[in-house]
Amino acid sequence: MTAATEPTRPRRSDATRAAILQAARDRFAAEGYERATIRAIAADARIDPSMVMRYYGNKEGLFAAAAEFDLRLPDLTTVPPGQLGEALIRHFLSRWEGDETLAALLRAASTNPGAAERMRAIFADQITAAVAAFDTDPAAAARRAGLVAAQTLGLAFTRYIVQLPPIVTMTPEELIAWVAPTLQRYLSGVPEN
Amino acid sequence: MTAATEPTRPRRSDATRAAILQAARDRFAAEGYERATIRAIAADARIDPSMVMRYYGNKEGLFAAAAEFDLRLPDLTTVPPGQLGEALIRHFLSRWEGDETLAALLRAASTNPGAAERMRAIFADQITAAVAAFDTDPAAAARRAGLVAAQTLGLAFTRYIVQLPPIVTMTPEELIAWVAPTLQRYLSGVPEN
DNA sequence: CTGGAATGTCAACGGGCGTTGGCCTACGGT
DNA sequence: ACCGTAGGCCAACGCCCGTTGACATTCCAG
Repeated sequence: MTAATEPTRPRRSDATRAAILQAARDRFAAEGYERATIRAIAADARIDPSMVMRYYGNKEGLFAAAAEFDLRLPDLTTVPPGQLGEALIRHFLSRWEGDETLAALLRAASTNPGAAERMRAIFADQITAAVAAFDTDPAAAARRAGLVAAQTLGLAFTRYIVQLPPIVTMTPEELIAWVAPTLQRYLSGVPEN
Repeated sequence: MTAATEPTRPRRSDATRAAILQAARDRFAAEGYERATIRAIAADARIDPSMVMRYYGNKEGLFAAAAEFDLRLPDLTTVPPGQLGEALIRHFLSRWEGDETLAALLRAASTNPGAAERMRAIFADQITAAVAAFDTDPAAAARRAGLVAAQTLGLAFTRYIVQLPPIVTMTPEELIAWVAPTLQRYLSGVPEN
């Protein structure tokens, strides 16, 4: 190895890398994994398809880079216990509107095993960890996290992918009003009332 | 035209047609629209790919035939109002387990506009019609139907497509116990309560 | 100023896809 | 027994895909 280079000296190609990643997210979100072609992504980014290969190895590598996603869940222990549901759904909605990474992940997870695995990891790990803060039974916490994921992903699926008219039409505040109590019960309630 | 033939005289090719349809449903459900190839479907059905074209015109026509789906919702007016949620989720679960058509539709709806349109039609029309039986405000009924679809499709998506471990592990009865109250509130409750 | 590394272009490959049209086979009405 | 026709196969077409390797250009350290 050479002597330690400056850790973050900007490379000239960083702009290209970023352009590719942005175009990839757009295409993956709009068309899903298999319909989004390397050639179209490269054209959007105004470079040659071979550059995509140089920087990301292959299509799977590109998707892995483009679908990097963090729910950025807040620390639920600082939220009043009665407002957990509202805090969660509010956070999810604001996290999605304006970041198409989740749409890309959702579309791709339907057909691409790697994307499905990524989705499992994100929702199982991150939500379960957040829930585990106040339900100390691991199995119960996982179940609660799964139910939250089911309601949450269902909302995202119908609003952003299928675009079911009544769900698309509803304002964030309306959605919050309806869904918050559901999440609240999944987080802290007991089954069958 | 010739004189009216017997309306339902079985053609010799009916078995082939059915085999193609079954193979198509399997492949579409397992791999989604674009990964499921006509060639693979034909191989599963042990016939030549050109037969698929002869009988279904093209790939879209085949999918349209394979994704024919009816929720077969029961008449909700005969259900005690307090058990609407449980009746619905129970019906959905039994309708899905063992019929992969919905999985095919779900997977395909993520990437195929026609499949998404079909999904919208099924859930908007059929559920809305069922809900309209006891909420006479059309806009409110559509909203309730949308929320039911969101929760329901989210459950299907996490259980059959993404296969989120805690959701896959739960028994139908456990799922019913958790989800029934949610649907009950979406059907007959008021927001933020 | 110079030479090597970084950045980017170009043309082509092998392969799989949906789809087509021609040809063979065997059933079944007359 | 005949033969029209429905059912089925085969080979090929044109297209687009992911991916590759050779070549051109730009940058920057020495």
